Amino acid sequence: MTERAVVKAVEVVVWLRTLIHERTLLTGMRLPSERVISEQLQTSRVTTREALKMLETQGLIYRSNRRGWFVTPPRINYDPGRAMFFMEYVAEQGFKPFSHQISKKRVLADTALASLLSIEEGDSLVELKRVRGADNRPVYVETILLPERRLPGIYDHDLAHSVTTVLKEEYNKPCMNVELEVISSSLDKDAAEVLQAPVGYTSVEIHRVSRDAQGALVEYDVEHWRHDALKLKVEFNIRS
Amino acid sequence: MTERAVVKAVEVVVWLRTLIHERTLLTGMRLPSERVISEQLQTSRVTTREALKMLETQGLIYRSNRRGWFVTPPRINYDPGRAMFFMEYVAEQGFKPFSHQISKKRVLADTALASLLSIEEGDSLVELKRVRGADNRPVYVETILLPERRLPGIYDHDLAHSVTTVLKEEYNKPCMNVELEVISSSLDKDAAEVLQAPVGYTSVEIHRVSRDAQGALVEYDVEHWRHDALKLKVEFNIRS
DNA sequence: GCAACGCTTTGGTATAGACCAGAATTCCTG
DNA sequence: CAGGAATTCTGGTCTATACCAAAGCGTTGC
Repeated sequence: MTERAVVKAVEVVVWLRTLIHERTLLTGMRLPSERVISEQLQTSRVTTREALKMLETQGLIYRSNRRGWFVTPPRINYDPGRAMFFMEYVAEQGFKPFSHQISKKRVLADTALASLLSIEEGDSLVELKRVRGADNRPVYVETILLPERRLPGIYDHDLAHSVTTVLKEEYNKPCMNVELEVISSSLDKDAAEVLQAPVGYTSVEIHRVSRDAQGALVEYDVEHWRHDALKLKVEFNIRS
Repeated sequence: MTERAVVKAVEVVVWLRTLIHERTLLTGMRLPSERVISEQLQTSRVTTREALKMLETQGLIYRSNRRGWFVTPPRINYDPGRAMFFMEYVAEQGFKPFSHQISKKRVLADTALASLLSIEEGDSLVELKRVRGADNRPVYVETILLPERRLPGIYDHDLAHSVTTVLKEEYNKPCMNVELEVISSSLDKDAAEVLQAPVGYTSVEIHRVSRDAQGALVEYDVEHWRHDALKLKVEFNIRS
């Protein structure tokens, strides 16, 4: 045995994981407090916290600021290729979805944004921010940018519910083509606050560029998801 | 000011991030040791480590077992929709790619696997494991399953380089349709070892089901990526 | 020239203790 | 009994210290 017989933090991980798997701890339930776990398994609080953070990375548990650690609910299946709305597909999966608009304003495209979206520098964009979640738990924040020149009067439409619907029905511009970019990242202060997560919390960042049938950009969207709340599904045909 | 003026760990984060952004620390370079940083910023090693872990979550730095912390190289763009091979598209991005086969064997489909892949229980599958990376840094491990019944003699082909090519040229079964499932997760012991990362390291898990033009499954693939090495890109048309 | 050994440095793991901020609860008072 | 105040409980941050295992390096001896 060159290795230490056990790593204490892993011992704690295994203990808690067992409790969850054998359903002694159910989805949404609070775990025993850090101090109680430490005492129970004869370890220090630092070690216990390390174990909890491992389980958090695995997505098995999450914390709510100064309230405790909880068993993570199932992930939301998200398929950006389906022409459906958040409220619909989340409800379809048995959750109670919600969606709140945080802000709506005009911004001007700077150089970087202009080239990214292939529009003119200085063009006006409608910026929409919102949070969405399920069962009272916020799961992602998103910022949507809409080029006003291509979508005249878009600012005055009700965009709180479904931007896609407005684009399709009011502008006759259904989004036909989507470019996704997905990376694993971490929440900055603002996003963390909205998602009630700690700063630096692991996140999945999704950038989405949507184009109409003519190939013109009609929507640019950046989403920051809690990493443990998302199962991304995509289906497509190979371009050869 | 109800809040503490500064969080020490964040102070360390900012200090290091600045060094990286102003290119005092370049891609691939080793950071000062934890003890040196602690002394320099008048903080404890525990706090310094917390800061380092935050930067790791952000994907800015990574550690190599007991050797130190290093500045993360750029992410690899991975587009599963392009009919290209790892070696090609990685080289195209200016990296030196490598690919090593870990194992190749036959396995029998259990109930779960059979229903997942829509094949018969007990059917024989060829299981291929390999690691791939760039510039001497392993970035993902994958396990490929190939149904032998649909691909007679597949076991005896050279699969070390490109499974896609073999499927296309030897079996006349180019993969036409792909179903992706992406979640953020963490590395188990085996994967961590191969990727030279700590157990529990944040990872991106990609499941890929590929079908031929007739809709028959020809390849099932599970990939575990270092979270900081991947930028996933997908392009597709909306199914309405 | 190089292999073997041993010291130094690095991160990895763990402990004990302290204080803070905010959430939840209890208790007390009008 | 309602509303506000005090208390308790929870995680959040930080310090100081200790020992271990492996990587890296330098020295020594052939």
